[in-house]
Amino acid sequence: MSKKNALQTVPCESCPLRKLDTLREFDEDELAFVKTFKHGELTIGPGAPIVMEESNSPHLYTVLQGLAFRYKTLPDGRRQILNYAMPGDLVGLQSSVFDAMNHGVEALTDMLLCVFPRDRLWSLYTKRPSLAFDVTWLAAREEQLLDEHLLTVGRRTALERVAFVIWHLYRRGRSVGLVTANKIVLPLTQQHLADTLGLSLVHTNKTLKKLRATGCIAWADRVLEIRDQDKLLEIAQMEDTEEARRPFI
Amino acid sequence: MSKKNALQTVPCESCPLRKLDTLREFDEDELAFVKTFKHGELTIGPGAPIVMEESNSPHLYTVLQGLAFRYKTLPDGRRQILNYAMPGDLVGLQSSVFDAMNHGVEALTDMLLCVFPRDRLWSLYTKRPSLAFDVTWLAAREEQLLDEHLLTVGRRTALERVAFVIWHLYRRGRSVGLVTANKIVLPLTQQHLADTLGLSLVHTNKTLKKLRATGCIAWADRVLEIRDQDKLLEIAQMEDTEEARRPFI
DNA sequence: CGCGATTTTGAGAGCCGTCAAGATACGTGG
DNA sequence: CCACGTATCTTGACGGCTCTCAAAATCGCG
Repeated sequence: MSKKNALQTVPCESCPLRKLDTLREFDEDELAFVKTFKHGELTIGPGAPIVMEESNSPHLYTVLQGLAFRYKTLPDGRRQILNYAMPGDLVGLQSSVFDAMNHGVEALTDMLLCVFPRDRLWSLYTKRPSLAFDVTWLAAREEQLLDEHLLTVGRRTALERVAFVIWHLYRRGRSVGLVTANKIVLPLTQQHLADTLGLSLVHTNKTLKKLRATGCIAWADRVLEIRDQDKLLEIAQMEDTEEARRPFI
Repeated sequence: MSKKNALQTVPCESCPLRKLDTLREFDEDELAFVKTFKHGELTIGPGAPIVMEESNSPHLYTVLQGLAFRYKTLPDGRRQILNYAMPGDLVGLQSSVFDAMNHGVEALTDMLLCVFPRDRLWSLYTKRPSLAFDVTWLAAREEQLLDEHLLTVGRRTALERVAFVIWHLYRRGRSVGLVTANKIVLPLTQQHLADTLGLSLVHTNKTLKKLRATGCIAWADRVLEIRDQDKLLEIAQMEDTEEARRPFI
């Protein structure tokens, strides 16, 4: 344990997340506690599993850098992507609260994760109720994102779905500083999009083409550009809502 | 407040939920706290809204009796049912953690709800960390259910979906004592099923007919009977997992 | 340059949605 | 007790959105 601490490259005081003004500040006590809570760091590359379906991870993570996705699969291999994890997001809470994961998480880019031991989550509840509340906040927000995603997959048309997921990723990326000049680097495959939206790869490709033809987006070489935000939102049947300031651990 | 307390018909000591052996016990301190946390009761009938989309409820509820559903709608009226609330489930956590709801909840039967004031949730975190942990547990479980639901709507076929939702409701009902002789009263309309599964009403009806034809279920007069559990599970592409013991507030 | 991964395009089938109408059930008022 | 209206369920016809199959084009990389 202490060895791992010695390997930490990013002390909590200079955690890159603290620079994001969408994330709330810690007070001194909270910062001190988080430092003792932090157990190490994990660096992994694209395609690497962070947690596996059906396995039982002893860790809880906060994303410091990079992008990952959460997914479930059926016995015959059909895959559904549930959500994406971006900087500031908590990964693996389910395994800390239950005993198993029931979903997998896989990295899309090089990632830097902050590692917490799950068996000390309880001490966070007894010693730092404000942070415990933040954990609940994060869980409730994940639930909210899933609600919206379920509405999309269940009730939106293919074109609306593609527009939705693009806007969703853009908006979340924007809130953590990943957007410059209406552009964001999205290392997603069309297969990922398809698995996110409950569509086939072929149909996703054709629908994406149609969306490009409207001129409201451009997407090539892993770079997504939003050219007409209002039109995109109209197609997706949604409204632009600025993200509230949010906590992180 | 004190007036409302006078109207309480069910003191916490004899809360009907405590009889369910799938729910965990309170210790004395927890019980004492919950008694002060409880603010009153709410009785409503079928079709009544418990919380409205886009509104901001000052309350948090625990279902004591009855069945409700959580949903979201698009501007043009398309509706997606997100989940069902059964005895022991917490309703309205999102509005306690954020400021708005973003989803509606509507009763399907006569319901009895235990009412908590949302502005006292914080005191639960500072005074009773074990209960705070339980709230997180419940939020994480809701997330788990949404994960499974999203996989279903995104990647299962119509027949698999119908089998899934039937099994899902049966299994959850079973864990709270609603099942007798493989039968459960389900006051759902086929429109509810359709909105749960992301299917049209007509196609849901035809798929349900096909499922009935396999002989593994019977459903008439709001009573669902499971006649061949193994076959149903096979059709739904899932496994029977017993629910773990769970907390409630 | 060659190979695997990804993207694109076309063709045809089929699952599922929409439209429409009839049947059944249920509650209400006469 | 019957008439009637509303909600729900059922069924058929038809269209189209989306899937699968298949192959070509493009890209990334050693």
